[in-house]
Amino acid sequence: MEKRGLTPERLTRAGAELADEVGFDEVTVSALARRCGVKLPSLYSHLKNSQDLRVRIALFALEELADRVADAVAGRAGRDALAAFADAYRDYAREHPGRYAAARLRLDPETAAASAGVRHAQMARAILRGYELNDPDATHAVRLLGSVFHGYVSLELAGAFAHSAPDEQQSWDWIVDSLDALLRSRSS
Amino acid sequence: MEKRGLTPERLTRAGAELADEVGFDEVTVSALARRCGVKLPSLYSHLKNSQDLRVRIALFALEELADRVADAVAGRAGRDALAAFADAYRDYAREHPGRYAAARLRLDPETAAASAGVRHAQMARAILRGYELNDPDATHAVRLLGSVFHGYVSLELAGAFAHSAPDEQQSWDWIVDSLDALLRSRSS
DNA sequence: GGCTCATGCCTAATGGTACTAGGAGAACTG
DNA sequence: CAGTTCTCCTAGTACCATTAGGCATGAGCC
Repeated sequence: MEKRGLTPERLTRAGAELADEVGFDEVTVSALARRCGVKLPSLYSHLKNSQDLRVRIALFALEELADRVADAVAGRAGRDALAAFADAYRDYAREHPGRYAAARLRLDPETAAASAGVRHAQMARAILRGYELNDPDATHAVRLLGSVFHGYVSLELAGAFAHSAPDEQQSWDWIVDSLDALLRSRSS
Repeated sequence: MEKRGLTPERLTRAGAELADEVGFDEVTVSALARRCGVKLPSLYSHLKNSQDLRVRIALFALEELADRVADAVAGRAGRDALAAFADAYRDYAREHPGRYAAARLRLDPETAAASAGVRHAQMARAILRGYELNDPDATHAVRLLGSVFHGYVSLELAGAFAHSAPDEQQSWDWIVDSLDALLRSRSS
């Protein structure tokens, strides 16, 4: 009965890896206990319940993704920044599909407000600063970008674009180009 | 032990209603049995298993949604058709969130090929006919529309845009306008 | 070093969901 | 009307989530 070094942080990380391997929906307290070589109820010393685990993984993924996006857009502006922003999301989703799905978990308002989710919104606004939109338009544009990127990535992950020409990468580039043109045309 | 008139079709419909009430993820064989006033194992005469139920609801929702969209765009073209198409999706998702979530269930390729999903793609292409895009661009545009509409609707349902100005309807209108302008500018 | 004590992990038990096996009665079919 | 089929049932298995309660290990105190 030696003690493993289980902590909420390690469990969260292990849960994130598990999510990438088997899908976020299959992340279960049981499976995580098995992966950690521990009996199921042992985890309840570190986690409140199953939902708590899911939320922790979601917050972890939001944080990690925000870091990546911030890194990608640093020092860029305009079309360059837009493309880097978009690619950071898409690459993360392709590299870590389970974590990406986790990041889309619906959080209750106060948890969301304290999460890295706000950094995502701030970064989207920062990208748009280069396009000099006036006030209501900037918010509309944030929502448009969020919709397109999230929508494309989730459809792509679901396989909706697979097995049909043209290549998914070409469509992605075309879409990013189009959004850039769109935003420039809306510039005040 | 009188026989109820349970059929796969009625169970599918009841499942769709249940999905709208409690969310697609909470649609369970148990809950459906309770709702139908029948013991759980009885449903296994009509359904293969839990996944079969989910797929049936998904196919039902795809069909119903395709009918609505077809109805909405009939006799329209250009910006009108685009707006009708977009609104049909959004209205369906708001009216039937559980069914909309069901329609997004990942289907295996042969099931998807036999589903109303193909009608959705055809209708999107039909809308774009009014913009006279050349061949690869038309596919990119189909993917863009799918991404934006799906992305916006799912973020809106998740509450991502709630409780912050401006109004969700205004952003939606702005986005549809923007897409119309974008497609016209890409016209060959 | 020995005592205490919190803690980390355990076993045991409950309840919910998915699913299978097998039975009994109602309804259809000849 | 007899046989068959079909629908629904009870009973039982297995897995997941969660709680209760126990024991031992390792940390802190003297």
